[in-house]
Amino acid sequence: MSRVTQAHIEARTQDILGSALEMFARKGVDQTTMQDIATEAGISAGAIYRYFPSKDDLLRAVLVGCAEENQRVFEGVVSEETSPVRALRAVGAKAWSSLKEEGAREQTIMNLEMSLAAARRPEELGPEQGRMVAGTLAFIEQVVLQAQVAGELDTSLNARALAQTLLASHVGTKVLALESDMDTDAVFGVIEEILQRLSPRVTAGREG
Amino acid sequence: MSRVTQAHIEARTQDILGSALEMFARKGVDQTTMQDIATEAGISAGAIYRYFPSKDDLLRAVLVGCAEENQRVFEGVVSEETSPVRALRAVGAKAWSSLKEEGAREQTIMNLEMSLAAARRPEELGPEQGRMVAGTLAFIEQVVLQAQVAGELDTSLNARALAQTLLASHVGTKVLALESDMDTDAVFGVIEEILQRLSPRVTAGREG
Amino acid sequence: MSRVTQAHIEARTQDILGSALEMFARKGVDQTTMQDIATEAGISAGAIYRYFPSKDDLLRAVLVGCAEENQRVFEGVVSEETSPVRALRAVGAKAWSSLKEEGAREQTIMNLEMSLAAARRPEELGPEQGRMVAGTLAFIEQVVLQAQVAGELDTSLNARALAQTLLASHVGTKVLALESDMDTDAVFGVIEEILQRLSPRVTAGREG
Amino acid sequence: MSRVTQAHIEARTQDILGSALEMFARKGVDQTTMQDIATEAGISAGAIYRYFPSKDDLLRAVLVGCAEENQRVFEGVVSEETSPVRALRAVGAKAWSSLKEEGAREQTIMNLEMSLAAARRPEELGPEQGRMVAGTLAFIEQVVLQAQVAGELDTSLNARALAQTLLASHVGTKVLALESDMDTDAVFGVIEEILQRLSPRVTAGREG
DNA sequence: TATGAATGAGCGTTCATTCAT
DNA sequence: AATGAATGAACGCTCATTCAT
Repeated sequence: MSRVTQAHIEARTQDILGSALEMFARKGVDQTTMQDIATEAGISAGAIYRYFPSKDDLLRAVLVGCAEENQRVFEGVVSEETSPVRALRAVGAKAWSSLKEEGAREQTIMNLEMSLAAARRPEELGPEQGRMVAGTLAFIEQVVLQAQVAGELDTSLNARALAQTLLASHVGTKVLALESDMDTDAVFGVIEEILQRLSPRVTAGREG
Repeated sequence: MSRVTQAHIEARTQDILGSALEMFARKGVDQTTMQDIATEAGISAGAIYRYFPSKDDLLRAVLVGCAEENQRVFEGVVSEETSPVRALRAVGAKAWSSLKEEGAREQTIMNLEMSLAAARRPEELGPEQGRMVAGTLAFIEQVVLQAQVAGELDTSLNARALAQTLLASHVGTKVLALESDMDTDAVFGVIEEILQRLSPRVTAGREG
Repeated sequence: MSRVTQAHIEARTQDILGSALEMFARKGVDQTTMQDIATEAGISAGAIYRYFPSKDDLLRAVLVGCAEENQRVFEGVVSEETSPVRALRAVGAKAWSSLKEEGAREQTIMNLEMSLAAARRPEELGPEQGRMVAGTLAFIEQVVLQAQVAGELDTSLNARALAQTLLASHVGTKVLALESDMDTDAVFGVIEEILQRLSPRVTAGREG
Repeated sequence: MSRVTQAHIEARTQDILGSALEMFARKGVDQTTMQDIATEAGISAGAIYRYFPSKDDLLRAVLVGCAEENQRVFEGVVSEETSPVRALRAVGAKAWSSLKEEGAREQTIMNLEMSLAAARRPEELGPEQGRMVAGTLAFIEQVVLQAQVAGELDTSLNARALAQTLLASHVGTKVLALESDMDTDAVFGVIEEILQRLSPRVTAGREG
């Protein structure tokens, strides 16, 4: 019984999380009722409380899930690549192509909801959110540094600042894509072009 | 009577708009009650309805105000500059320095709220929002094109895509600054460096 | 000043009463705001309070006015007639023809409002209303009695009950005319036929 | 569960309808709050919304219930009678005796409320109300016609107009009974006398 | 005297949460 | 473990009434 129940609980929890994400993204967190989520999940409103003690907790779980998903996008790519700069490009490629996947819109909306929630309740969500961003940033910075060490990226650049700029570009693209027909591939093309121009080779003539 | 009243009405309207912006940004649109706004403005909740027919209308007014403010940041700078690329930098400088001004946090939060609201109610807010973004984008693209014509920016670049990238960087910086201690100046430094490297001179030997 | 002001006050009072009647009948007492009445009267909402201490008092004044108007319809006709039964018919003719006059609908609605108000607040409006009905009833009964004394109406009839029946027919016609296309003249035709059949002549053969 | 719940729902619905009728009649529709109704029904105000989506819907349900009840009074009697004129009298007897039943006052008040509501919102309630009145009228007219065909009622009378007059008498009696001590039986006595005098036999010498 | 901005109490309605079943 | 009826605390909004001008 224990194992079956455990699996059941796990499955229900995921059902609810998925339904909540779906509804939160579709109608907005505040406009989504517990009944909405329950209906989407095919259960009763009261049943949700067996899995999450409150709507707020459910929201938090959804947000954290989104953030983790987000982070996975960046981290899951590097190990497969050989040179740092190729890794950097692969990360970018993955990040930008994820904008076109199914559910990207929902993910973006939830990311914004999380940003807003964190901005509003710094004590509760701020640290988590801050850690998440810092982690992603540190990760990109790491790759940038490796690229600089490998001589593939100009060492005069502030690695941290470049990482921030790259991440900002991505975040900004997500937000803008939400509200206008953006050719996100073209933006990534510019990013690639920039990365190329930031490599020592490109500016070889400048120093010599 | 008419003159006094008119001035009074104008002042109260601005009071309310300011209080609403303040509270919307602090607690979130949905979590902010009319009473919150009224208390912040030092009036009764019912009094707001003399100036705005509904919370929704008040929200719209605040959002439009923010968007216009946002747009002013980009457009008010160009005319003073001589060369296109200097104009582009001036725009960037203004845009990034505005992130450190008082009220920037509130502006950013409201921008995100507007993005979310527009994403969720495309019929109501979508067009307005889309037009706003498209306008800003077109404006930047214009400057980029002028810079290319003037030979100050590599003509091999897709002007539209570059404009999108630059705007995305700024939007992303705003969002990230919300949730982590970012050195936004450093990011702008990178942007400037990038712009330099995208100019024809760079590859031809800038120092020589 | 006194006379002018007095006339002014009188005029304003009538303005307000008329506007209130108009709006009460059009939108219903509860759905009519003081602002509605003020706008209709071409003054400010606050000004009404110079003439009536409260909405409730204004309502009462309107209701009493309607009831008096109503009573006048019945009483203003008799004196001109010679025989009692001719007077009775004249009263009826006047009463039924008043249903087709301009403003009849409003009058009817206000009568119903008054009936309801009286039914609900017997201490306040009940006595007034009861007195009004009783007065009208007594008046009709009086005419019926005179007709019986004059040998124009069968004396076996209960004068009071007949008066009640006649008044009830009129009141009922008013109410029904409100909600369906009624040929009120045809109804009055039936009433006249009935009165004829209630006269001794008609049943002459019955007693002999 | 299903069976218990279903019965429960039915019972609660009737509770609420009864409480609403009670309060609407006692205080007036607009002066009755959902809390009033809920308190009368012994539940919380919010609970009502499980059964009726809005106060307006609840009102409509009450009104329709009253109108149906009203209609039943007229239609449930005929089938038991043999001759048309006896049926007509039976209908009248039932109609007038219903004025003395418990709840008659509430029924009358709700009828008036419905008339007013229909007069004010013709698009919403007008058709329903009009149909109801027209139905009752047609029903009475039918019986009158049958009586005329059977030679029990003078054929020179306009059946429709007589039906309207009879219904008007009843409606008027209801209204007047609301606001003064009326001997409704005496009124019905007059109605019966009238019906007798409208029969062909009467003018031919009923006693002979 | 008249105005109309302001108040404040109250209404219809919603919904997160609880709990008897 | 699940249901869904019920609660009760808000919230957006209205409007009779007041009062400074």
